[in-house]
Formats: sequence, C-alpha cells, structure tokens
Amino acid sequence: MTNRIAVLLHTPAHSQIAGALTYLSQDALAAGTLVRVPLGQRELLGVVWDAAPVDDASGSMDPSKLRPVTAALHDLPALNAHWRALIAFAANYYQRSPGEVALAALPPQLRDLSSVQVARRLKKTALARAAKDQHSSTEEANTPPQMTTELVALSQEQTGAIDQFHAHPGPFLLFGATGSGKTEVYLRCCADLLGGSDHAQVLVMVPEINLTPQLEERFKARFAEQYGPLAVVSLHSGMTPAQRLASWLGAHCGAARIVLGTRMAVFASIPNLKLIVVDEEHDPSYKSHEGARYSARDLAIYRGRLEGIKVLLGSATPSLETWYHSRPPQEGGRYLRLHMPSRIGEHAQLPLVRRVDMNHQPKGCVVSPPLLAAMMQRIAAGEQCMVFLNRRGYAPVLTCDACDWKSNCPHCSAYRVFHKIDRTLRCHHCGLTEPVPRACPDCGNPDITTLGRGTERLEEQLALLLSGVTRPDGSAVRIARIDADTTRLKGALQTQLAQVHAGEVDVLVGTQMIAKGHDFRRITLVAAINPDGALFSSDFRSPERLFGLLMQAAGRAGREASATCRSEMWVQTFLPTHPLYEALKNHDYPAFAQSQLNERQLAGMPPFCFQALVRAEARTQEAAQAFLNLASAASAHLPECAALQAHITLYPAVPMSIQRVANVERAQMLVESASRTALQRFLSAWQPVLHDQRHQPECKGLLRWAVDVDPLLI
DNA sequence: AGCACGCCGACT
DNA sequence: GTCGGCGTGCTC
Repeated sequence: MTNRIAVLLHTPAHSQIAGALTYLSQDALAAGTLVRVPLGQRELLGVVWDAAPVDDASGSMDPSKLRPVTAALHDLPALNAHWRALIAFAANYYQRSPGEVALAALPPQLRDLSSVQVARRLKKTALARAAKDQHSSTEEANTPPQMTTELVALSQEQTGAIDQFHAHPGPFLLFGATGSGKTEVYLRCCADLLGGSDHAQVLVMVPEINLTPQLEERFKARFAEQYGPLAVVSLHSGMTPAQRLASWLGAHCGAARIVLGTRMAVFASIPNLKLIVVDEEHDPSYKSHEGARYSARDLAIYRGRLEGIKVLLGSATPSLETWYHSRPPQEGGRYLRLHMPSRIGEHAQLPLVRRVDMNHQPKGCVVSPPLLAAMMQRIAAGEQCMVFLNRRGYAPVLTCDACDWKSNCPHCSAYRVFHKIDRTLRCHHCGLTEPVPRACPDCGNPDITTLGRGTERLEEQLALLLSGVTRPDGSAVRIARIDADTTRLKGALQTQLAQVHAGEVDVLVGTQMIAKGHDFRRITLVAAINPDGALFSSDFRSPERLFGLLMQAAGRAGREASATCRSEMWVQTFLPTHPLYEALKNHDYPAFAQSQLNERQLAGMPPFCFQALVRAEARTQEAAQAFLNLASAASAHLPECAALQAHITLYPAVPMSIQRVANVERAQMLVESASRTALQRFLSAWQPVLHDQRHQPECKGLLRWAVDVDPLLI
C-alpha cells in the first residue's frame, strides 16, 4: 500500500471534505481512473484526481487513518485530461466542489454498478462496436459514400457559411433566420469533421430533446446510414438509467461518433471530440437550475478552446451575450458571425407582422375584431391558425366582488389559478390543488368571479367566437389546445402535434410551448394575444426573450403559404410603437439587439458587467435576509475580499419576486463586477465566509443557500 | 451529500 | 415504554 491516491467523491462544496480525499492503493492508479472507495459507512464511486501537492489537506491528516481503495474499474478507460480540466474549470467557475461536478457528469447508474457489472456492460458496447465496424466496412465496400447519402443542394448563403467555418478556427455564431437551413449547415459541418479522421466524434446540443425530435431524426437519418446505427447516441434526462449508461459508454469508448444531447451532454466524455454544435444557443434551458448552475453553452465555448476544436452556436435570435461576442473582430468580437438572412424555398417570404392597437379596440375584448376576422378568413380558406398566450389554466385569479378575497395560495406568495376543467384552484408553484369554494371563504358571498384569462378560457372563448364559421367542406371549426396541462401524460405532446400536422386542427391555442421548435407548415396565421407583460417585467432579459419568442412564433407561420396569400403574424398590444414591435415588424434582430445593447451599456448590465446571485431559503424571510446581509458584511473583514471591494458591488438582500414557495421564504443578493476575474476571486474567497454564517443566531431557520454565477433570472 | 448519534413529543 | 422528528457532526 505504498501509493497515495487523490480521489474525487460526491461531496458538497464546503464542509471539510470539499477537495479530493486521499486513499491508499497497491497499484499506481492513473488520473481519471474510476474507483470504488469507502467513506464512513458507505462505499462510493470516485474519480482518481491529478496528484495533489505533498502538503495538501491529507498531509496534516494521520496517515494511519488513510483507507485503501476498494476496487478500480480497470476495464473502463480513464477519463482524459481534457475532461478533467473541464470539470475542474466548471467546479471553480460555478463555485461547487470538483467532486460534485465530476460525479454529476457521470451516468447515475455507474454509481450503483460493481466493477464486474461495468465490465459486462462494456463488453456489450465493445461487441456493438465490432458489429458496427463490420457494418461500415461492408457499406464502404459495396457502395461509395456519396451514393448512400442524398445531399440536398445548398443555398449560396449556406455554402458561404460552411466555407467560412472551414477557413476559420471559431467559435462561430451561425445567425440564420428560421427556415434558412441552419440544420443542413450543422449536418455538413459535422459530416466534414467526421470524415476528417477515422475516430472523430462530434457533440450536438439541443435545448430540450423532446421538443426537437425533428433535429434528432435528421441526424439519425443522415449519419446512422454512413456510420452504423450505434454511431448516433442521445444523452438527456428523459432516458432510462440503462439507456443513459449505454450512450455514455458509447461516447466514452469512441463507438458513438455523434453525441446528441441536452445541457448535461456538455460534460460527456468524448475522447476524440472535433466539433461542438449548440443549436438555439439563446435558449434558457442551457442554464442549469439545480446543483451546479452551469451554462452548457458557455462551457461548450470553454471546452472548445480547451480541446482546440471548433464550436458552432446557432440561432435566429441569439442571446445578447453571444451577439455581443460576435461583433466584428476589429471591435473586439471573439466569435465569427456567419449570416444566413434568407429563408429557403419558393414562397420563402417572411410573414407580414401586423400590430393591433388594443387602445382602439372594444374595451375588455380578448381577441380583437380585426384579428378575429382574419382568423375566420383563414379557416374558411382551409388554413390553420396558431394563437398563443403565456398563461395556462382558465383564469389566473379568482376574486370575491364583495370583500376583495383573492385565490391566494396558503403556502406561496402567489395566486392559485382557476382550472375550469375540473373546477380546481391550483398553485403553479407548489402544486397545491383544491376544489373551487362554492362561496367566498371570507364573507360567504356566492359571487366569485374570474380575473384575467389563460389558455383554457381563451380556447373556450374562441370556440364561441368562431362557432359560426365553417371550413371549406362545410364542417365545423376544430380547436385544440397544447400547454403543460394537456401534455402532462407521456407521449401526449407528440400525439397532439401529429394531429396538427395531419390537418385535424384548424386553430391551435397554447402557451409558448407551441412556439418552439415545431415546424407547422400549414399554419399561415400566428397571433400573440397579450405579449405586453414582458415589457414591464423587472427582469432586464424579458424583452430579449419576448423578441426571440415572437420571432420564433413568426417563423412557424406559413412555410407553405401561397404566394397570393402571404402568412401573417399578429400582435395585440397597447404599445404598438414600442421599438421591440417595430423591430419585429421589420424582422430586424440586429436593430433590436443593438438598441438593447445600448440600453444595457448605459445601465451597466450584462454583457457589460458580470453578475452572481446568492439565493437563500429559510423558514422566515428575516433569517434568509440576515444570512445574506451578515455574509455581505463579514466579507469586509476578510483580507482577500476586502482587497477586491473596489471592483465589487454587493447589493442588499431582497426577497425574491415570488417570496414564498411551499412555505419556504426566499431571498437573494446580487453581486456585480465589471471584471469577471475579480468576481471569481471574490466568490472563491467569500465561500467559506458564507458557510460560516450558518452558525449565527440570526440565521436560525436557514434551510439552504446557493451561489448562481451568471444568473439568467434576477 | 449521506449517515450516524442524540435529544425531546405523541402513539402501538 | 418506543417510534420518529430534525439539529449537529463526521467522513480520507
């Protein structure tokens, strides 16, 4: 037992065991080797870490207390230096322990399997690989590759983008309008790099795989043929543990040439990685909301630089951060912008954006008369309409006219939403569901009325408003609704989408769920019922998200619209001259982005500053805020923090916008700096101070806290 | 993070 | 008398 081995385990960022723990081993185990080790009463999976300096924490520990490694998973190749560097960076940047990040990046089932079981799974993968090799060699022998893949002709813009991709090191922003053929560019870039060397692998990330089955299908269709069915694997949380393990092993052992996944895939072990594609890079689901709050898009950029490979981000409405990074190089831009402004196809016109000034419509109307008339016309012509409203349920609040009672949630600082279908009041934050009371619980008044409207009520209202309209064959209008309520059951979304595609629906009502990723070719009219809310939000990223959503929704419209009848995007608004809608009308993302960037620069907001948020949850709001404010004050007494004070702004603790969820009080504190490194150094030095505040008497009732670096929601 | 140990309230 | 709440502390 001569070798001392540093091992990462799933342990939290502070406490006394945040770093690697030291174990003894007969053999010298290479860094990246997976091992099973004892910790207290348990046996855990660990990753052998790069040798620590001699005087690390274990140096001060009694050597006789060191315990031996139980077993090493020698059948599994060690995780390589690039992977370890990515884990180390992510842990450091997002203020978590390397052990937590490393172990969370491995398939969960690996934790439960013995070394023998792992060897068995691996053999399966190896056999599969052998079968695949045979498959591809016979393919190659029998048919030349160009015969097996039907390549569509590229547009001039696509060719230009691909040429630039090859000529430059990247990273790239593929800024392409909806329908400009971004996916084909991804496919070509992947194909080119996969063909460049025998074992090359690519990683393709998508926001949510269940929302983009079309992309997955296209990649499978294109590459399974060429490299065998096992060469394309998926990696996302919807998979069973066994599937995830199989995919992960495929990627790790090199059999999988194309790894397709959600944000978690950025941590996959892909030894011969040559390219990372991040589709819809602006999508907020690339940011993790629990555990280490990482941004998979940002880590993709880092990983690309680390491995010396290309990274291709794609979007029609990039995040302002990415847009800013892709400004011209002479202005300091670090990403190369590849522009594809045109839609492909015969009737490739962008939809006409029409703004309805709701100030001049009948008071209280939901669907304005001109929009209703336009929808009727489309339905009569046999075309489809899509209407969206970002609120599900029937009405967001119930209220008593007599005493001003409102349908508050007893456990959250939010209203419970009225769902007419089962006459319940449901809290969308804690899930509490109760039947609607017969009368006002406070004063007994039987007249309880609804305030506002959700998709359920909109669907009902549209059914009424459109009841007199008939389709070309004389039958009645068919209305369908898609939101989190109608798609709760597994597979329900796919079924409902199929109905829309099959033309069994004339009017589709839904939340923003329907605006994302789906290609409804027969829809020629898209309408946003009440999008103004985002313009008044306290979240400075709201306009950016709204613009993206409306652009995306507009992109749904009318890829099959006839030349004589152009497709339309309708926006009902009380602010028709707002610059956001002005830019939308012109389909001018660059103008919108520039105006937003100007505002952000003036206000000193990201990307012109860097932020971190400390969130605290406690039994009482006082305890949550006391914890944050005490930690803030204590930082002044810590030399490392005090030295950075000039570059750091610490804001006072404030309640979160939804202050209480499930009887837990929530508060947050913003930390800001013009320098990313200053913020990083501050947070690292501050971490132990934050941890120590737990013991203060004022913090009694504190439940948990977490640091969120580069938060999306402020 | 788990999992012990440990010390106070309502039940077989 | 025990079952069980979660508060503190420890794990190489």
